Amino acid sequence: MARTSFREQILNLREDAIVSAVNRLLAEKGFDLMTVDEVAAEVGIAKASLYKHFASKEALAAAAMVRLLQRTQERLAQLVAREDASAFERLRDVTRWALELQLAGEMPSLPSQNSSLRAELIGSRAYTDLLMAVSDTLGEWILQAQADASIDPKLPPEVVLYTLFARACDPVPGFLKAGGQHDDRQIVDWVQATCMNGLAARP
Amino acid sequence: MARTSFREQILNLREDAIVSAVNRLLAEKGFDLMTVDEVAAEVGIAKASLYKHFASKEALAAAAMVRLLQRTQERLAQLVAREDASAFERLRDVTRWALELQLAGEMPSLPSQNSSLRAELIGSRAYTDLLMAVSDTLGEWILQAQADASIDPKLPPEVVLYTLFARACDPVPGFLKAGGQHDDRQIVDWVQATCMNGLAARP
DNA sequence: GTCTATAGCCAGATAGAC
DNA sequence: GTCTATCTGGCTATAGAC
Repeated sequence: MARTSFREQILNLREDAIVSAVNRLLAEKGFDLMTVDEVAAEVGIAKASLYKHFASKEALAAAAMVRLLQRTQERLAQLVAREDASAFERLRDVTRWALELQLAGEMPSLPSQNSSLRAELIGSRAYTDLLMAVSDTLGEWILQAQADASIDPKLPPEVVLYTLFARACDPVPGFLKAGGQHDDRQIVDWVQATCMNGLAARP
Repeated sequence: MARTSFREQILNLREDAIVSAVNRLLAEKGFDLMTVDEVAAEVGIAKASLYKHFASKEALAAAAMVRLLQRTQERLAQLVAREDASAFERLRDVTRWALELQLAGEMPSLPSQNSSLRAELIGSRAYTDLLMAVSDTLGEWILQAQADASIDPKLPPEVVLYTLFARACDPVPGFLKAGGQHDDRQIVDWVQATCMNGLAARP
């Protein structure tokens, strides 16, 4: 593996700055309302330069999702390292992390209807591989939590998995934050509790 | 109040057809990806004729939301009439109705970020009045359900209200339906259960 | 009020100099 | 690779005949 030259490091830093801007704008306005001009302006470069790094607006979004999944995987690895925690506690903690990320304005959200975007994502090996890896880890935890009956064993694991993914981009935290009545900590507590209680087995 | 002439009835029917088309397209593609050309094509009239009935694309969406809220209010009235049902059961039933509507492809969903759309909705008395009326009714039921401890009394009522609204446009039913493994009835059962169990008081 | 045709605009993408 | 300037297509909205 060739060592990265100084010039390459500069480029990687720039691309990282681009992805950060995309990530923030996706969290703030969503894919459709985000414009490539805005991304270029936020990074401080010309729009044409953006297109030297990424082939399309969809590719920009895909890069942001890949980075999100990478960070998710890092988070999952941290939770695995804590061997005292149960599977249910790990699922609870990763849900909390996602909610905190969302309230901090760092959770990119994509419209599930846009077909050109779906095509770009599915065509990206980096994205699909990471998504499957994250889903596999979460899927194992779900099965373990159902085995010890901390999550309702009657729910299909995919229902649990989709529900956890959906809470990561749930509009409720944003609404509550917009109301201004509560602080982030309380909001996360409530949403996390209603989510996990809904999945837990009824006595 | 003047009686509606035959000509006016024809116009109302046409406007109803327009709103139906908008409703369906909003459910299918969302506001940003829906084009006015598509609406006109689906109704079978020219685009310019659409603009004789509604001043803008935002006004089209607002009309669809008003009709949704009207139907919601009718549904709430039906549930009030069943005096044997508890407040919790009414909330559960209206949630179920919303999920069924969504799976049938009849639940219009709007992006909460779009500012021109927000302005149009907030500027519409028909919309704001209906939204407040629906929220008031649901709010009363929530307080009753918390009084008899079928919903966790420690949750602020607004958290419960927002959560119920959010489930009406939850992506989970759509994902499960796209998987093709389960029928609509089962999907609704699971999502409804995870939602209501999450709000219920823990023993 | 309905149509055809088009204006006006905006955003994604590119050309070409440096 | 970065820039300025421009192209291109699609979409909202409207003009004007009937």
